[in-house]
Amino acid sequence: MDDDINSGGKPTINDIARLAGVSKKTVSRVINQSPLLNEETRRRVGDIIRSTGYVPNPQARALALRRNFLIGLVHDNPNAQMVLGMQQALLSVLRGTEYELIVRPVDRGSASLVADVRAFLERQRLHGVMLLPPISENDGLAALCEQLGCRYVRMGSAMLDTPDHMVASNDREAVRQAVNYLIDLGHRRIGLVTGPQGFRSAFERRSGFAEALAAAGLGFDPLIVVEGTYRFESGLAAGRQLLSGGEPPTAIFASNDEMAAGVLHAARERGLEVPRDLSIVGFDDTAIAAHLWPPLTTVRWPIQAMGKAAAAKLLGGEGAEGQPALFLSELIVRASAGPVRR
Amino acid sequence: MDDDINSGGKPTINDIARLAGVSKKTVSRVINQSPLLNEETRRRVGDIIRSTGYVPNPQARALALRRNFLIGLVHDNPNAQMVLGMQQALLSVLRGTEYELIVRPVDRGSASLVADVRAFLERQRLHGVMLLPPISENDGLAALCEQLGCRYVRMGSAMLDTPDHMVASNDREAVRQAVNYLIDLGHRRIGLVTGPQGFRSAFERRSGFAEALAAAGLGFDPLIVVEGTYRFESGLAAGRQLLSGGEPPTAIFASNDEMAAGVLHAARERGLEVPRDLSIVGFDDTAIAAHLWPPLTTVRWPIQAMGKAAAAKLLGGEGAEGQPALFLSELIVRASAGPVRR
DNA sequence: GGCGCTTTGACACCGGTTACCAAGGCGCGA
DNA sequence: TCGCGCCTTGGTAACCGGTGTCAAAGCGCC
Repeated sequence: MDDDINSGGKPTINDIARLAGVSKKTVSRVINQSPLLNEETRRRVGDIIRSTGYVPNPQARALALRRNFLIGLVHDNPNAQMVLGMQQALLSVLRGTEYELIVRPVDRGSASLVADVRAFLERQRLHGVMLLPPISENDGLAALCEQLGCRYVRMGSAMLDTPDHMVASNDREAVRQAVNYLIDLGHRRIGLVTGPQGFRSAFERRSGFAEALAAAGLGFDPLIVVEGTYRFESGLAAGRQLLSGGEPPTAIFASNDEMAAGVLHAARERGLEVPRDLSIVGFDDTAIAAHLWPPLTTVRWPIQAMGKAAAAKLLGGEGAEGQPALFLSELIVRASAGPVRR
Repeated sequence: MDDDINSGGKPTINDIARLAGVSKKTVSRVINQSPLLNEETRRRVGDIIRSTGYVPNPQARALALRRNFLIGLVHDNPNAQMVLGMQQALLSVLRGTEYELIVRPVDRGSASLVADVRAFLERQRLHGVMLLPPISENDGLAALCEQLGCRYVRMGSAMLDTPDHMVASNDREAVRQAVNYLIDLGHRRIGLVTGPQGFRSAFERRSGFAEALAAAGLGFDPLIVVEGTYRFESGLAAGRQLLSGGEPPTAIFASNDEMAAGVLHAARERGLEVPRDLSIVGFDDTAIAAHLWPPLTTVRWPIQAMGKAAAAKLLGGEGAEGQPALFLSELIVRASAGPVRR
């Protein structure tokens, strides 16, 4: 009974050491694949580990190593698809490593946002943390991570930080391409539904829009620019407003798909057929884009690739350096935009 | 220099004890609000804790207590909305407690599914774990949790376990109501797009469908039942098949919204107007439901309430007993179903 | 016999916890 | 007023399950 594993609980390193007749340090060496170890000993202890189903306690390990193996994901979920996509990309890299993912939603509007995140980071002493937009645009949070000595990567729609702390899509360029596509289809009067002020992505997308118009020699008519909230209802309202004016646009670019869906509803309310009477382009390529009627022409940004790059940066080690920081998005042409009606 | 906190790292319980001139045990008592402690001492040590920003190390705590404060969420994401909804509900309960959430996606198809989950549970020694459908239907996983002494709650669409291990929606009853709604609108020939075989939810929803027809004295015509995969494309294919037959249905119930969106596309391809020529009802009330045209009549199940109940069961303690296990869903009437055309 | 290399173990430590014990203040009876 | 036991309060030591440091044992080789 003395050379059996302790009753009840899982076996510990001490149990293995006792069973193998070696010191716990030797068992530790086997677990960590230390090179300075006799092959015969390694095999013998390894067999016992396997036969007992021994698994090292990560808490004890973290304590002794004075570091842990937790990666945090801090977000204020404005877009479920994006959050889950990032989560999956992160986990696809973490899988096979000893790291685990801890998820932490926060409230962007809360006055205690920074304090909340600080409490979380201090408690958990994370190895690294991924910040999702829009809170990733908060420089205070980045400074906090820096101060606490916690690795971090900010996801965003423009480079707001150094390449080792940032993974960004080039929204401005992507919108330029999308708007150029509309211009090539013959549209000259293009409406814009922006995202809410204060969101960097909204700013970038608006800038790309304006730049594309300017490059084509078209004016930027503030009468056909409406600010939305990134939600469906605001897209619906914006669509109604844009289409009810005296000289309605022949095409509308909405800064995300949800608002584009709202614009589509507004068009239908007025009996317009899309894309015959009105072209619509969205942004994000969320699940709804392909399922709308007509399927929405939109911009897809490479969530998976960006998430994986961010994970590599967070884990550090080899390969972190080579990870790109800026990613290009892709125009997904479906059926919601067509040639301007003459 | 000796009575300052140790250089560099965070202060530990030893630093606090030294600064306060008490033993670490006393500091521990302050942290854990032990009653046998002088008020004056408590205040003095408390002040020092606050001024240094000391935060106990959860790893060390977990080690000493021989338990930890991690709740796992194991899923094979078939529905981003549901996963994120559950995640949020869980976290809303965990917030304010000392528990953290660890997320673990797995591959339902993998032959090593049970072994993967076992490795995860053994490594992390979770306090409890939430299993999301469809893997929650796997009895092997539940047995595994039981064996490993890990609390667990299975989410699902029917009671598959005892009430303390199960939080379920009553899909069968919900579908009965949805189909009764169509029958009340005058529909007599109703098509069904089921979920894939092997999913309990697909079985429950199909059963509810059949029961509603039977209760109304209507026959169950296998010719207008098509099996889908819960994906958009399968709904599209099913819609095409159902609508191309000799005697097409006047209404179609799709077992989830994504497939309902596919059916809607199929109807449009054939030039049918919804709901004038065809009524469609979905299930889940995901984000797309309200954004489709016409907005989709569907069934909403109480994700938030279910997630919170599950969290309470996982945490145990007071209140866990009183948590309900079976939840009723709600028919959300929008515009995709209407009276049968005469 | 001395040297260096390989292999292993003893021991302290990470930052908390519990079990157990000791010191001091107090009431109370002698 | 002293001695006693009790209660309150706080300290000491051991432990949780791993890790690093350093020294020692065993061995071949010059």
